[in-house]
Amino acid sequence: MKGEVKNRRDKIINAFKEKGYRITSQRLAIFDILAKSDEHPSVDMIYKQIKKEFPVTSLATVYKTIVAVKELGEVLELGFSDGCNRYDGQKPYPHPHLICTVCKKICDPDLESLEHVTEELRKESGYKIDHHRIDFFGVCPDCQG
Amino acid sequence: MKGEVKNRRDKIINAFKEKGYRITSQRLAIFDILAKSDEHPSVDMIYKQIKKEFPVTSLATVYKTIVAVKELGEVLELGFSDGCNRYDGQKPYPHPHLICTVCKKICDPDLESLEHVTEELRKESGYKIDHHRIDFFGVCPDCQG
DNA sequence: CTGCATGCAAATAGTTTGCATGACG
DNA sequence: CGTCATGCAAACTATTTGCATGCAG
Repeated sequence: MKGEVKNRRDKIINAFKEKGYRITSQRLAIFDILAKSDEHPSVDMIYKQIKKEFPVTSLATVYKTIVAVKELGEVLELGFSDGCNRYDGQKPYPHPHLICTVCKKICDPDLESLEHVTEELRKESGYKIDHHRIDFFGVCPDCQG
Repeated sequence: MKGEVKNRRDKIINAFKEKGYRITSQRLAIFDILAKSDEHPSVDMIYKQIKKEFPVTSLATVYKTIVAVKELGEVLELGFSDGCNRYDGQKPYPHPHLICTVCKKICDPDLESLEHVTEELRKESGYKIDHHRIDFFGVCPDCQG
């Protein structure tokens, strides 16, 4: 098991250690939430959740920690211009999202046909495509009717 | 020619008139830029451009006007979390964009295969898909090498 | 021990808003 | 001429930053 990564949480911890970044209880709490939650939490959601079990944490620390996790490529930031960025610590690489415009739930659809789109674009544009951001907005089954 | 819409500018003007919104010289200047520019300008770019020929215009008016044009569905807002939203007055409906990460140029690629993706998603997710936001990031030919 | 991480508060930046004045229709 | 649009400045909000203190390594 030596050096083996069991889960996303450990992956993030290792990335921090390799960089010589310190492991603090605040950071661990943030890693936990990023690694475990599949709801694509916002900074505020993370902050509120941490406050419950660990009341002595500041918003600034949450922000600073997320910046570091981002730098290490261990979280995907879904920036929204209305000031409610969301974070995906489970799949830190670009992938499409499906967003309910009513309950704001965000989930990860499987979209095999997406490969073709990227390929088509690469061929025809002459761009060196690096990453993408693909969001579909609609009303989820729970919020319909 | 009566009532006929010659171009995007007139389309926007008509939309304003139908709503009983007034046509001012500031608004006309903003419509012009939205309708003519294919560079997906930011509010600031619009503001600076207007200032040249029409020095007595305020940023607030640009913002307020764009809000109105958005409400009428005559401009597409490309919101970015880093606070540099861009606007597309030529094609006010959702469509994919190709963004150069070096020079920040934004262009509209043709992507026929995108239809399949939306269809696949509609079928498999159960969501009522309303709109989407699709950005590809990379380095354009001009900025390569 | 040494320096990086924390918490607090102040600073930042894009956008929005309130209000008095001005001009469209 | 009444009402809505404008310009200014202040308010807002998510995020960032500076600095003194605290704790990881």
